[in-house]
Amino acid sequence: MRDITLKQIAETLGISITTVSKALKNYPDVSDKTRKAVLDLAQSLSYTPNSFAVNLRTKESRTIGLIIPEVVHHFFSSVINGIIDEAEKNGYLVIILQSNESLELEQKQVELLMNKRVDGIIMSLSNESNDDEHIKDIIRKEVPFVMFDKISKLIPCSKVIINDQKAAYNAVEHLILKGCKKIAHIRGPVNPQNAIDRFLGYKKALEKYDIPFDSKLVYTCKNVTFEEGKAFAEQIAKEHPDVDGIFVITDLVAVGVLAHFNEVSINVPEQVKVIGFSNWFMSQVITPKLSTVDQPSFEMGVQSFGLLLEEMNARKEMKGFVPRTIELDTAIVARESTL
Amino acid sequence: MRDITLKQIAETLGISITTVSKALKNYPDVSDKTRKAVLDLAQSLSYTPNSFAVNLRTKESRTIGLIIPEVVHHFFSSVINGIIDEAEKNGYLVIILQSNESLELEQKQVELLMNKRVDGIIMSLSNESNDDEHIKDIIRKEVPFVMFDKISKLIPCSKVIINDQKAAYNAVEHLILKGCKKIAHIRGPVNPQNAIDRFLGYKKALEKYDIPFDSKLVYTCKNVTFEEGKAFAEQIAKEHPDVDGIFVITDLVAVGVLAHFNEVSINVPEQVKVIGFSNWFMSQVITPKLSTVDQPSFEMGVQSFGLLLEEMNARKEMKGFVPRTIELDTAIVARESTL
DNA sequence: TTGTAGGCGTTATCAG
DNA sequence: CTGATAACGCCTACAA
Repeated sequence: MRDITLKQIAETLGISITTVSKALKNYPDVSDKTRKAVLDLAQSLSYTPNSFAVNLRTKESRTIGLIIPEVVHHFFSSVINGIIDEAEKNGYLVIILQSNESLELEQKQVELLMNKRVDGIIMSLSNESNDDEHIKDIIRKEVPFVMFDKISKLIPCSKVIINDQKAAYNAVEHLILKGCKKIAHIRGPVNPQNAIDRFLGYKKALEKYDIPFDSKLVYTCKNVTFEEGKAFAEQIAKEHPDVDGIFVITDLVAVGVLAHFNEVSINVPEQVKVIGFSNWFMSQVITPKLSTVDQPSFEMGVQSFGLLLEEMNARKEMKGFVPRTIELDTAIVARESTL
Repeated sequence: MRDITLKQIAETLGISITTVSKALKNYPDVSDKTRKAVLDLAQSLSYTPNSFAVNLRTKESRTIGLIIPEVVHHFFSSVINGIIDEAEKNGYLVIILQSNESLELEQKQVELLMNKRVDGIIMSLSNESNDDEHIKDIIRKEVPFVMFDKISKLIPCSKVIINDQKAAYNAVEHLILKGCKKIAHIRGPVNPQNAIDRFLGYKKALEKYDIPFDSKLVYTCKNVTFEEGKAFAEQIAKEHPDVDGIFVITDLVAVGVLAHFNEVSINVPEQVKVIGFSNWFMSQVITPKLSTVDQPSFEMGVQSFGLLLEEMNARKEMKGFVPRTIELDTAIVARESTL
């Protein structure tokens, strides 16, 4: 059974393609009789417009691209969730690609999406990338573009972020208010803006409460894994047994920290308090329950698509578009690990 | 800067569109000189073919659709991972939709993807669906189609599955060999084939080891959540305090079970042993570490795309295609919860 | 070796 | 109210 086309409907009805097209799109200048005939036939043949042809004609595909570091990750999959949902509501589909934290892959994928002529791109940078050429290329080609979470401050595009610095500040302050005097920080990789900001927040909180900053208490993740958390916890316990608080870049790593302390029977929160970041679902399930910073991931997805839609619509109507940045609120979630 | 087209290249070079097209596609019947000129210009203008036009011409989009119950789920996100990776390697992009376990949404999404004219569809059924019309429609329209994990046995299409019944049998046998005499089962919803199969495996193992089957020991999840796990654990402890083993449909729920037992200080594995299903990353991180059945999720994704590719290629070459089913191996992962 | 012409299916313009 | 005609950008017989 071949696909139904306007032509076929036109021929069976003995009218022109033009008229069929108009009838289907509810143009006013078609007689009711004709319209009805067309609509009925189209219905019974279950006609659907050939989207390839429509794409070519209208120059839009009602499809957007999403590039994230990795799909298997609570935070990112929640964002995906928000984006897909919101996109679907607005008649858009979402192509997802993952950079696996590799700049090279990310570049290729941006190219893929542009060649595919998606209507817009949403992206969270890999740890290796920044305001690189491939990103600038998106701007140059005027493809609607939104960054979230791991962004590049230098790129002029819409962004959805949290105030990482403030959130980190609050997390460390929370440790301090709980009585911690010597606080270590397991930070994210050197490159990503949010790792930098969280580090700055950490520093600022120490400063504020007159705790001397000691760069030896800062441990830098390379891959941001559970295993790294375990390893750093071990290292911290050895190198600085008097550390009584740890602020960890993200929950997954923090859970690694807890796992190590469990293994060697270092009591959390008695001997050392731990706070993570991003409120991973699992954090409330482990023992002890992990205190953390709640990050509205689903909402980030929704807002990201919203901003993209704004830009796509503005461009369609040839209106100017000024990028906007939306900053979402975070909140400390105090649980057992900082009791 | 408008998009570069063949026409523009042809005009600047003062030759015909045809020749440009041929040169770019390395047809033999173009003089080296012309070809070089074209290639150089195309390069310097960074020409890329308009995929909308190519789609229309070739009637394929090099895009596939993927429908899964939910993205935020370790198992599914791992499968996505496998599919995206494999697809990208083969020059395909992946549009992802989630049914949220709703039949109605799923139907809409199948329609969306067909209207979009994706080259193929990969899908794991929602808990509400079966061999419904929207699925049959995919077959009728001869759209290449692969189901994985939650499949419908009645639909003639390629499938990637595990032997749920056998895997469940092994899990329950594991409990029995560890000394359990009274084993409860927290099963999945009534509808999905894999929940049924796992239940059957549970029954078969009991039978094999002469343990009487008691339907009161079977608890049926509705939403398959952490919370349900907690609630059922509580119920089991109350209704059947002598239960000494529980086989749980999936790790997430099993973790809920452990959480409740932790709270009320029922010792796992001393008083009751627990085994889950699917080897969620978190299972090795909680206390006690959860025994489970390892399910090769990433591999399922890879194989699913592989089968889809086979079918897409076969159809393109107008060759017949016989659906295949790939059954992947599972393995018991014994950890602390069944020591 | 190069170019002409027609078509993929839809939409938009403009004339009847 | 209806329809002929021309795009959209690419591909490919077939002709020159």
